[in-house]
Amino acid sequence: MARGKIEIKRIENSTNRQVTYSKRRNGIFKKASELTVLCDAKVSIIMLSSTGKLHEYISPSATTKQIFDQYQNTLGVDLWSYHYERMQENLKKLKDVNKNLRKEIRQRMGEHLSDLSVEELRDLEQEMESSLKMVRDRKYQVINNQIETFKKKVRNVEQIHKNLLHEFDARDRDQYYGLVDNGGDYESVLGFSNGSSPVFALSLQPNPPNDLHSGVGSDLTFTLLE
Amino acid sequence: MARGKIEIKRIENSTNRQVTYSKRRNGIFKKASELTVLCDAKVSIIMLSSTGKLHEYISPSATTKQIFDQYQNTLGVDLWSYHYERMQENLKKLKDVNKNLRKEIRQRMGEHLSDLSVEELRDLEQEMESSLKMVRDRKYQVINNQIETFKKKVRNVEQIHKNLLHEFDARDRDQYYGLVDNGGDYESVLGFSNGSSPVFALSLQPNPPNDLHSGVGSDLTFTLLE
DNA sequence: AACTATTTATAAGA
DNA sequence: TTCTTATAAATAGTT
Repeated sequence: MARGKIEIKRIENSTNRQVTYSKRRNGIFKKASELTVLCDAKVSIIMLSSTGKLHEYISPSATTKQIFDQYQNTLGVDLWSYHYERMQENLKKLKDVNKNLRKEIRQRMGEHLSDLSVEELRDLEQEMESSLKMVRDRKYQVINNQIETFKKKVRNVEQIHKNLLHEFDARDRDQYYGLVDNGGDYESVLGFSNGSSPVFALSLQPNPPNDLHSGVGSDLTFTLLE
Repeated sequence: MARGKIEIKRIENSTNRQVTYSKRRNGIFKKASELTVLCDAKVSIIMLSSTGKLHEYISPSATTKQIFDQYQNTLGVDLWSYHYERMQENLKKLKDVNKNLRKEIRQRMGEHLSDLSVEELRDLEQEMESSLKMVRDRKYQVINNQIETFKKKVRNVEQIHKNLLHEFDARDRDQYYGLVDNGGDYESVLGFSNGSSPVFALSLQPNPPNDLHSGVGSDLTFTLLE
């Protein structure tokens, strides 16, 4: 192109080849950037020199991945997208499942009922009634468990109290007859040696104004004050 | 470059832009092919025009995939791993959401209640009661709509029947007085010319053994036999 | 798509 | 590598 025409064939002189590669590479990249601006195009150029070096040009408005995705789509070739598509399918399925689950929940919350037939509504109603019964039964079961636990505690406390009274009686008798005096360390007898007596109070009552639920049957809530 | 210098900025005239794109694309591809030969290099060029068309140059000694593998190896990037990881995260999140949705549904179906406290059970019970009420209300609404529709149909049939009887009476009188005889084509009078008379039967009854729901209130199901 | 006046790229040399 | 410069090649505007 200058100072003499050259034949387009491999440059045997390695240095010359290198120099020409470098110059022409820059020329091509410049042309590519001009094309990008002038024609609003997107260009990706990757060059591997004979010495194995890699040089790249990419239009500022694009990414190499973007151009390669486009390349694959357009040519219908598939170099990487096997996993990608599998995952996309998976994602879609999960989204569908998700959507259906949400729909079911909404219907069980009394929303989005407009596209259900009478039969479907009746089935849903029956379903929900029996489910509600299970929830209610479970609630009572838990409550009963708690009551049983508290009853045991109460019995235990009563027993301790009884033992205490009994012990006091015995001491009174002992004092009366002047037989024993261990220094008045009464508490040590039953292990209340920390100086404090435990107080238990069990309050059984329907819990009032914050219990707003529209329950049909009876509904008691038990609170333990300890 | 010829017949006047141009500024390197987007060519606004669409036709000119297309022409320039085409010319310069060829120029770049030619340069690339010369570089390939002269310098024993490998070049991959992908161009996307502003109209979305794709053009490619690839050195004869190489394949696009080969150059792209080399590209990824050399730069140590995996153009797909980023998206891959993003999708994997997305997938995981969706799975979690689905799991929670399923759990909620199961609880609303009366299952997996064992890790709920009394308070949570009571809230769930109240929730389900009000939802159940909504479902039931909706059912009655749909039923009432159907009843209204059927009532209209019945009224319509009754009217048609009345008209028919009236017409028969009139004919009887006419025949009795020997005034009219159109060949006995009675049906044509009211448009039942296909030879069959429609039969409507409205059966109103609680629908029995398959209605297993434990409903508290009354529950009627209406069936139209048509 | 072809032409051509000019601009741009670049081969060879420094 | 970079600069220089004579010359080849590319191309903008036109037909």
